[in-house]
Amino acid sequence: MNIGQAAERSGVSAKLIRHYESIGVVPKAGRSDAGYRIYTENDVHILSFVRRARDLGFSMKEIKKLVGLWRNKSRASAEVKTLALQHVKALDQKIAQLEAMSKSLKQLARNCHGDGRPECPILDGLSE
Amino acid sequence: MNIGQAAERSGVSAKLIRHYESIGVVPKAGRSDAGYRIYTENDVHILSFVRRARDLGFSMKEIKKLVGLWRNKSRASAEVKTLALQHVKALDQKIAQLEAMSKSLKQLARNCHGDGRPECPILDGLSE
DNA sequence: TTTGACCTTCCAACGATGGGAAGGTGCAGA
DNA sequence: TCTGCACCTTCCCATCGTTGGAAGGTCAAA
Repeated sequence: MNIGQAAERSGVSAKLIRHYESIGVVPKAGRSDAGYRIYTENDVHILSFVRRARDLGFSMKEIKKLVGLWRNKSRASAEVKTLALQHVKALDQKIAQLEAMSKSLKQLARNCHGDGRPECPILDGLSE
Repeated sequence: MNIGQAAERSGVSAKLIRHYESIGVVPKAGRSDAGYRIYTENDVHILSFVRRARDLGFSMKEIKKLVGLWRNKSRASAEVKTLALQHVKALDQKIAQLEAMSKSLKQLARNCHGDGRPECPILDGLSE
């Protein structure tokens, strides 16, 4: 299987597959005589795994660890769980940050007429 | 006032002040004979405005617009409000995304023993 | 043989920020 | 006056994840 098909099947673009290989997130693919990368079902499986981890917001560094744990049949699930819960914590912190921003901004916008006049509590709020 | 003092007073690092100037987010500062940037109270005010907008998660592109509107005494508040509400929408979308991630991951983690054994529903979930 | 779709590597960009090098300036103390 | 230190200047590089393009090689069908 060429990289294009692997990309289609895994949902990871060919561009990104090469990138992931270069930073060691996925193992180096085999090569044809002409130098084309060759992918197996298992390779596609790894790529799909990476895509799902990415969809859950893990960083590439974390994904690299997760792939390592996934491929290591004798890992301790505690290690995976720790990684996952750390990420949950980071997500929840980010959510709280964004919620605070959204809330403040909604508050400012609520008081703004939003018409042709120049008076604007939003700008006043930013100006303090 | 030198850039260091302006940085301290506005809460924007000297490094960033120069950067903001270079991309046109804040007006070019005056210069001393020796080439040092000179800041007035008003300049510090603009920088503080930028910092607060940044704290609310606005992009530099949006902040550039906001600074323009702020400095334009004849703006229509509708324009500011539109910008603000677009940003609120973007924030809320991002929040929803992160919440979905957090929720999925918590669900997976709940079923994981997190002990010395290798069985791990988190990895299984990512492996699907 | 030509054409078009694929593949290769390498280099650059985004956005916001930080780090550091190499060199000039300003001011206080000896 | 000299010295030292804290500050300033510009310039380039790094981060993170991803995308884009250029220049060139390969493959298969018409």
